[in-house]
Formats: sequence, structure tokens, C-alpha cells
Amino acid sequence: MRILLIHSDYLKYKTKQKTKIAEDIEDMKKSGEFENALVVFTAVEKEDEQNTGEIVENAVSEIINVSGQVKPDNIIIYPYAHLSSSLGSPQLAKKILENMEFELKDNGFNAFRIPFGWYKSFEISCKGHPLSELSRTITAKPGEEEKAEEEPSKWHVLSKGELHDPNNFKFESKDLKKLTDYELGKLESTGEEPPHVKLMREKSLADYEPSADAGHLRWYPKGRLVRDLLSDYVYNLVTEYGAMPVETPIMYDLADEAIRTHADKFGERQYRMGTKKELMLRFACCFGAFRMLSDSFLTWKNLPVGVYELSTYSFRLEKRGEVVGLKRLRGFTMPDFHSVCADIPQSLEEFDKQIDMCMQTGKDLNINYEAIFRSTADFYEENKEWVHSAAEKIGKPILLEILPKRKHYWIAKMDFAAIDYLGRPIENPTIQIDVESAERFDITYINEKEEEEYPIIIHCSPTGSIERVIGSLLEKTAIEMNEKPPMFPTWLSPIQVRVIPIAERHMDFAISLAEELRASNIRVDVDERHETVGKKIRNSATEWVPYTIVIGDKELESDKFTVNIRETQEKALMNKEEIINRISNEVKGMPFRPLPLPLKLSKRVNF
RNA sequence: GCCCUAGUGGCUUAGCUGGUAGAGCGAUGCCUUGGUAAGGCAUAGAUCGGGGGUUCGAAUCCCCCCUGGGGCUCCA
Repeated sequence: MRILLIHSDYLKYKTKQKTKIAEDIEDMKKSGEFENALVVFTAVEKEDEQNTGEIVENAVSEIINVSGQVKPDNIIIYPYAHLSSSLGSPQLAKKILENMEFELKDNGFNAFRIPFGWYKSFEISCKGHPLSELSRTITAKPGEEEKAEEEPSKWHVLSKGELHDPNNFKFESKDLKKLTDYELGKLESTGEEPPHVKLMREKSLADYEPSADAGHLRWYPKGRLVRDLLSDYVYNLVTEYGAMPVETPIMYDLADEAIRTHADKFGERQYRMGTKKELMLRFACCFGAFRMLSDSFLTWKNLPVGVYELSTYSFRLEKRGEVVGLKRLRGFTMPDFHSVCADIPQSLEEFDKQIDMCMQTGKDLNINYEAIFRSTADFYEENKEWVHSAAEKIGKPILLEILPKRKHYWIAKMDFAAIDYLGRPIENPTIQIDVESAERFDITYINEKEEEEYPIIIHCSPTGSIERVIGSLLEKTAIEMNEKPPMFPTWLSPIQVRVIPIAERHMDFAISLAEELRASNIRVDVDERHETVGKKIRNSATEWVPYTIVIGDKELESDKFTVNIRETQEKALMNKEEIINRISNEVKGMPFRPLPLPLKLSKRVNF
């Protein structure tokens, strides 16, 4: 509930015209005038409907509090819808306002309620003292009993078809142990900053943009390249799986009932725009995908069918203190894949394939995932065998959460998490079986009996957000720092080969070598600055360049080059073909994009 | 959002209880044309996060705000 309190010399009002939701009133209530009045403009909001008693109580106590300070003769409850962008239903709103009036009278105040649902003219004279204009947001604190009643989830470790108590399980995987501790709230924090935050800036990938909102990043050319490569990777993966890439708007009109209901599930964590139309920014691709699917004609022959979109961007108004680095953003890019399945059995088949797809990304990106399977108790009981076989696909113990009752739109989901340097999970891929949205968005298909039916929808993000993938890769370099030099895999390295000419006379040769490598789809650059070889080698290393080639007199004479290999820290003698073959082999099957930077380092901008 | 903590050239930072900012890296210029993780010299670059206050005088003390980090809570 939103209220605006005006302490006025007088308030005059007159009803003019009825609206559809107008209450019936006696003639004497059609106009009125009140002196020394505390006018409480009030908007009842959607969320107030959960707990009307508490809302009335809190609103009244706030009004009494203010009136104790300004000492008005009258308190006027004035229904004023324009204070909120998320109004509750008129019937309930009226009821709440009536109760407020009653409570105030009961407390001995001269309270009066202005008629609801009429167009009214009014005139108010604000006193203008410091407390004469106040606004308040009234919320119902969640009742203690209500919280206590909610049954907690049951946690297990599922290993080789058997359930174990997480508190006594002998963990072989440190990562699963950490994930379990985190989920059960047992993880102790060291209070450090995750190392990827520093790395993303140091490597000129991304940085905070203080002129935007918190949690929105600027991406420098190298970072943009890495994002694009990962996007290409997911695109190739899901299209191979059969998904159809689409693109949908990033904002939606909350006047649409289905959009509004789906959006309201997200609560305060969304961006809303106070434009003429009440718009929200999407927090996932669901809105566009569902609207597209509900407008398309589906038959059982089409199913299962999937649409895929890379959400550049999704927006979530995460709480201020939760926004950190690449791990949790307010604007992020999420591969979002929705597949429509005829029924539960078909959705389980799809789920299995999507587990394979998520596992594949772990392999391709070389990120270790630990898995959590979550489902309602009902779903688990009915599909125990399938759950266990799905868990088997992970090939190691997983965490299992059984929720006593369904509280979200999904009945079963699997989340995959990477573990960061500080031992905390970064939630990456996810698969969810959604049993609510088809009906809400009126997505139907024609079954074999020619009847219209609601399908099951699976949400899947095979990698999780692109930013989190980059974050996980950076965290991994920090974790492995002592075992090997930090770097990206070659296919993701913004610069794959650096050519270093020793003196001026080696320049032409170096450039032509670079151009030949570039022609073989290798991202190569030339450090032709007037610096010592030692310094250029060092620079190349701090930029994590996998291959560095020094060109001097010897190289002009022979066809062999001395190549510094970052991964093994070896110096190898290779000819041009060997270099090209080695790199092509290393990046095989992975996307390629050309170097989006000047070939010559002297031309390069320092971000 | 709440609690704790921090903010000094592009980056890393020195600056004790108030006296008007010092360095390294980087950048630019000159010298060096060199063989595998920092060559030498010089120059430029700072409204000390912003606003207000206390004071003869504030990077330093006080208040408000912004931004970063950590914690709580939360991630349908």
C-alpha cells in the first residue's frame, strides 16, 4: 500500500461521474469539506491482498503516528489509485479502506472516507510545514506463524541409487561438499572478493559502468569477443540439438494478464518503467517465447519443439548487496531454451537429452559442475526411477532437495554449479519442468485425438548466463594458479599468437607472417613497439597469449620459429605449418571470430 | 534493503593525532636496434568519490549522498 499524507487547512471534494467500479453512496456523501484535515491519499496494491488484516493495522498505526505529531481535527481517507503501478482489485481495496476508516474511528479519531470509484474534483490547501507532506509504503510483515508453518525441504545426497544424509556422507568431491555446505547454510566465509572481479578488469574484458545502474557492465573489445564466441558456441550447440533460434522484445506490457501474473511471481526483483504504459524489462526470455508459442499452431506431430533465444539482456533488480562482479548482475545475457512437450513422459525424455547437453558444456568449457536435483515430494515419489537414472547420467553423487509442496512453477529441476575460488557456487546451467505457464499463456497443442491440450514446458539454459561462464573460467584460473599459468583455452583467447620482431629490419617479415596466420583463422597481432624483447615477452605473458613468436635474424634465414608455449612454458621450434596445424587442432569444433583489434600493438587503445 | 568496510592521476598505492599531495606501473618524447618475464633519461597527468558543515586552514574531523567490497537475506 502506498499512502501520501497531506496536512491541510482544508479539503473540499465533489463527486462528478461514476466509473464501473463506483460504490453506491448517499447524497450527503457526494460532496464535503473538512478543516484542519490530515488527508491520506491511499492506493491499495496487489501484494496487499495476501494479508489484508496486517496491512490495515500497519496503515492505521502509521496514520495515528503522524496525526500524533501534526494534531489534525479530521482524518480523511482518500482513495487515490495514481500512487501505485501495481493496483489491487477494487473490491478488496474498498474493503481495506473501509476497515481503515473503522479502525481509526474505533481509536477515537474523526475519520471520514471519500467515496471509491468516482471521478471527483477536489481542492486542498497544504499547510506547508515540514511534516505536512509525507509518503509511506505500508507492507505486511510476514506473519510469524505463516513462516513457521512452511515445511522445510529434505536434503539428501543421491549416490548410486541410494539416499544418504548429507551430514554424514563421506564426500569424495571437495566441490560437492562445498556446494552442500553452502545449500545447507554451513559455509563459512572468508570475507574476500572473488578473484574474477580483478581479473575481468586487468585483462580488459569488462568493467563496472558507474553511470548505469549497479550490476550493468561495459564490455571492452576483448570481453565482447569472448562473449560473442561463447554465444556462438551455445547457438551451435542448441541448433544441433534441434532448437530454433528466435528473438523477442526485452520489455512487456503489464496490462497483459498472463505477463502480469508471471511477472508478479518475481516480486520486487524486476525493473518497471513508469511510462504511460506500464512496462517491465524481461528477467528471462519466457515472456517473448511464451507469447510466440501461444500464437503459433502446435500439433502432437510437432512435439517436442524448442525455441532458443540469447537474452542480451535479461534484467533483474537484484538487491544492492548481492550484486558482484560477473557472478550476479542486474543486466546479463542468458541463453534461454524453451521446449514444448506433449506430456510428462515426453518431458522426461527431453530432460534426459538436456542433461547431456548441459554436461557437454561442462566438458567443452572444461568447467567442473556439481549438480543439484530438486523436485516436489509428489514428483519424486511418482518418478523415483527416472530421477535416479537422471542422477546416474551425472556420473557422480549429486545433491537432492525434496520440497514438501510445490511453491514455484516447476515440479522438478536440475541446477549445475561451478565452485569459485572462495568455495562458493556459481549457478550455471539449469533445466526446469514447468507445469504452470502453458495454461497461463494459453499455449496449447492438438493431440492425437484432435483435442486441444496444455503441453509441459521445459526451461533450459545449457550454460547459464554468459557472464557467469566467463566468471567461472576466470575463477578457475585463480584456483589452478599454482599448477599452471592462468589463461583462457586457445579458442577463447582474444589473442592467440603474438609476433615479436626484434629490430626494425625484422618488421616486414613479422607482419607478413602475422598476415599468413591470420589468413588461417588465427587471431594474431604484432608487437612492433620500440621495447626490449624481454619486455615484450613479459607483456605477452600478462595478456595470457597462448603462443608467442620472436622474429630475429635467425628466423629470417630459416623456416623454423622459436615459439613460446604458455600452457607448458616450453620453447619449441616449429615451422609455419606446424604452428597453424597445432592451433587449428586445438580449437577444432569451436567457434572462431577474427581479431577485433588493430594488428599492430602501437595502434592499440589501453582500456 | 539492512549491518560492517573502503574510495588519493588510467592502474597499484604513501600521506601519524588538521598546515594545502609523493611514488611505482602505464602513457608521451628522446637515447638505446636489441634474442626470451620490466634498458636509461625526461615530460605530462590528481576538482584527494560528490555535496554540505566545523576551522585562519580539511585528503585528514562531522553530516548527507554516490560507488566498490564483505556479511545477512534472496536467486522464480
